Amino acid sequence: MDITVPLHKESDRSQKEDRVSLLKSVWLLHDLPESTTQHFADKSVAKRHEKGRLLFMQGEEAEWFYLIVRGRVKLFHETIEGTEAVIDVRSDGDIFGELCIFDQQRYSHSAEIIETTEYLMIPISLLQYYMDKHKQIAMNMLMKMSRQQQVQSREIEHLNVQNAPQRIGCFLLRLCPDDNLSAPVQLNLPYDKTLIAARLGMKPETFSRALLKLRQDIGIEVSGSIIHIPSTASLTEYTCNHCSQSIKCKE
Amino acid sequence: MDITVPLHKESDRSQKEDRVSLLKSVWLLHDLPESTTQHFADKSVAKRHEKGRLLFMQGEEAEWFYLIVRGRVKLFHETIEGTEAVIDVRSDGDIFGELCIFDQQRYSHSAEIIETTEYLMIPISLLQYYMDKHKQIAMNMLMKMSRQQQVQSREIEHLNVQNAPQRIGCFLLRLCPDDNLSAPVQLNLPYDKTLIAARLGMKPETFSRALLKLRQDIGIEVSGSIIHIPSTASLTEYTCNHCSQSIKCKE
DNA sequence: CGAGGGTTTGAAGTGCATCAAATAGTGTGG
DNA sequence: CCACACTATTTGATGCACTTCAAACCCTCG
Repeated sequence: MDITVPLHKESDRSQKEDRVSLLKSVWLLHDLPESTTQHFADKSVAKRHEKGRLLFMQGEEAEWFYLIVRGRVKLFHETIEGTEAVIDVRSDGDIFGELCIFDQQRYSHSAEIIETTEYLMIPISLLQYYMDKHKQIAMNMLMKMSRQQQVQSREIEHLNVQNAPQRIGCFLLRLCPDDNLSAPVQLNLPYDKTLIAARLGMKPETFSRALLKLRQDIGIEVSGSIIHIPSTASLTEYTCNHCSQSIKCKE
Repeated sequence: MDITVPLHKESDRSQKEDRVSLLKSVWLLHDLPESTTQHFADKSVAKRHEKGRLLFMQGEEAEWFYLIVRGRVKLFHETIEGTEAVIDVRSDGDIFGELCIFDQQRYSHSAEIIETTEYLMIPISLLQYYMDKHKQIAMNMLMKMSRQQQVQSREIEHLNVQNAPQRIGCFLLRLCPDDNLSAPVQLNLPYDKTLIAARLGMKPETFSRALLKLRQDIGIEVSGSIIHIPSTASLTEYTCNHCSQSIKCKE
């Protein structure tokens, strides 16, 4: 199943061009010279794998970091007894594994593909090389990490002050498009309910029951992975009132 | 009560020298030229305040960041309804408020003194000026923030997988000196039990009862703020077994 | 069609929060 | 140095939220 995407002669150039433009759009490489992005594209390796593939494990020595072209990857910790804590789920255009450069070149978490995913593997060494060279990379990382820190501290707060239905409500609101605050919204859960539950720090059973409560309390409709929210305003009121992020929990 | 520490002529020079050496020891200014540290010392303002003093509030426009010379400061969010979530408690040698430079120059949390504290106020503008000039500052921040990120994600995990007595146990273990893993340890709680409870995401009552449970289960002894741990090894086993941080939760 | 994973439902238990009240501890002014 | 006021901490009783264990259901896919 290990498919290194083949570069046929005819498509070689265009594929490489795609890769460059994709890399240019990633926050990490924002505002870098064309030649640098080009270099990243040249040294990166494209792959594709199915659900279940483990990309790396916590503690493992790190040689690559990853960019998702299309698909989804779960980042998680696991305890000795097998319970796992889901840190985040990443998707198209996201990178992960890059933080190991600050942690003795070891991954601080594990990463597993949860749906068929095309991705690029990029050498850590290249990142280190250019981090010395262009201050911009360090700046990009700082911006991202400080935002990330806000998000994490919001998550800690939510675990403390919100109950299960509220956490789900907040999760749904973050999936909604920002425009049109009062209109009804129809949306698709991006992945397994079980996984969402884990991501929100609750059991699948609790998730199911909490969703039921949201149906009763504010009239959302659920059919499989499709959710219909009659009024985001009332959901916001239900969910966000106990939260210190006075405005919105949007990232 | 607003005491700007006076610089008498005789002590002026030596106070300023102290300030420079203190600033040099702070992670943010590590490995910077003497002249830069000197500049920070010159532009900073020393103050001292009692418990209860609010240094700044979430959302406020930020002009300074802070270095604690001696004392303790609580960083927290608060919701509309008045409940507060304690993000961290900082003490001697720690800085805080510096992250606002990545957040439109606004503080993302509030800060309140919880015991008489001497501190320096340092202009944000100076930090910005030197951040452009010395890449080292950005690097120092990156190192710190990546470690911080680990700590936060550990906290999220703990809220999910540990119960109250275990969270307290972990907190106590992080207070223990690293050496001499099997010897009994005597230690002092660094601040209010109520505040520790808030920091660990539980109510004071729960904290009290959880401490009682630790007394029964592993024989720690509690007398006021003094804790005696007969065996850190057994506390570690009690506390850390469900946790993914295979080694220790030390920062 | 049957297997297997994801999801829901039910019944029972556990842990923490809440409310209320007692107790210990600390700092104050007399 | 003592009595008072105020805060921190403990204790008890009760309720709710989430988990756990068990079983049914549902859906997809070979």
